[in-house]
Amino acid sequence: MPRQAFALVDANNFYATCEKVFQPELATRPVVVLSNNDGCIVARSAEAKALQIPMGAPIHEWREFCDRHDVVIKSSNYTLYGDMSARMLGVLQDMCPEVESYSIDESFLNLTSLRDHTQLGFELRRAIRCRTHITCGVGIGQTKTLAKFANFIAKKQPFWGGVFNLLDQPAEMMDGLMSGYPVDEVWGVGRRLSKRLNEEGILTVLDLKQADPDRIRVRYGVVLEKTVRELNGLSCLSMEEVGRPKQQIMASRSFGATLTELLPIRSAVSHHIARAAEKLRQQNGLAQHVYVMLRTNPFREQDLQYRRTTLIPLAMPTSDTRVLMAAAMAGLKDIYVPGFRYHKVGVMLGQITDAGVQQQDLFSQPDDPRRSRLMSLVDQINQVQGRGTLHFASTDLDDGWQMRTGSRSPRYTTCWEELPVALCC
DNA sequence: TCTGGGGTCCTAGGACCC
DNA sequence: TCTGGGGTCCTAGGACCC
Repeated sequence: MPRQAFALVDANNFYATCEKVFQPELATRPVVVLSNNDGCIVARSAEAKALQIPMGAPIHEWREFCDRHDVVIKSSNYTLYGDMSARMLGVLQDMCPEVESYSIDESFLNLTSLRDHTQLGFELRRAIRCRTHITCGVGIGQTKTLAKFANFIAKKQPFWGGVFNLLDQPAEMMDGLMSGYPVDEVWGVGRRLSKRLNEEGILTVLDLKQADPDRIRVRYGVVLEKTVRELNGLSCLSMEEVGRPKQQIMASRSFGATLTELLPIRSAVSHHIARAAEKLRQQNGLAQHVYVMLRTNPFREQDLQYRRTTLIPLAMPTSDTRVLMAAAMAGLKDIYVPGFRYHKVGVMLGQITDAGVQQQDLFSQPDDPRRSRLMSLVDQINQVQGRGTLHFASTDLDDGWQMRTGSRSPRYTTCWEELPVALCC
């Protein structure tokens, strides 16, 4: 049996690069991209990283710095990034039989059945660069966790030309590399875990690799045990099938400004439910639970804090926006208390089942087929005419909740009115 | 003034059953 | 009169990821 081989392909500075692809005048300038609602910095171009602007920093603490250093600040444009991501995935799928899209800018590949992995890595990198103008790093290893670590090395050490294959390296070299980086660089080791690990002397990636997996299981659980085994070349994490239906679907947003009244919050919930229900129907699912979450701003310590979640079970699983909406509104009514300065509301659909294998309740009527026809009509119209063309009136009640997107770039690749224009002289 | 959103998996603990 | 213990299901919460 051939040795297993996985690759992780990861776009460099993905959001910032997407912005640069369509605005060549930004090519050499530092660019940062903000989270929804223009809150934090979630992506930085290489130039912005060189200025030591940290990931996740609130922009209001850095705006003056950015102005001083002529940093371009962009609101996030997920329509553009999503489309660029799909193009990258297309290139990978053309060249590899087994691809798992892990996040908007990363994919795992199973290379076990292929040869010349390092060369393939360079070819993938060239093809993506050529077809999307996005530069990727490629890491290759015997397990997903090792591929992830190899990808990290590919980015940290430019010497390798963007492709690093751990399978080519002798064991001593691998251990040498691992002893040079802190344990929190391992995929699956976050802030809390690394603090605990550090306290018992596990400081580097190598320390974790050499830890006793049984002991790790007892102290930290089965997830970290798998990580230790993966670092030692035993594959415990398989490729996930692409397009697996979600088990829960969320839609939530912070408000553009603090809200105290119920009406605009109802509007936001209405908007979120419509979006979540559309996603639910896209995966041909039915939900039986609706959660509503409402909270104040935890960063405003001077404000009285409040956060509550409520679960509304439905008698029958459904994907009908109107049923889900009624449940969510009832939930919101339960948890809304006047007198707080609210910051965010969200909904989540849970207990999701496949509409194709729905079980009928002995005492209730089957779902009216006219309902689902109406919903799919709404979805079709919105798909062709643009999101939100046909929507529920309750969404319009009060738009005081809408988020800020002060400096979003055009949706160059998905919206006719916003196509880039080429000027010929 | 201004601090994201959307997901997964695991575990602990309570309820319930036999 | 004696009042156990193991299995399963569910939920909330915590950790992680990007």
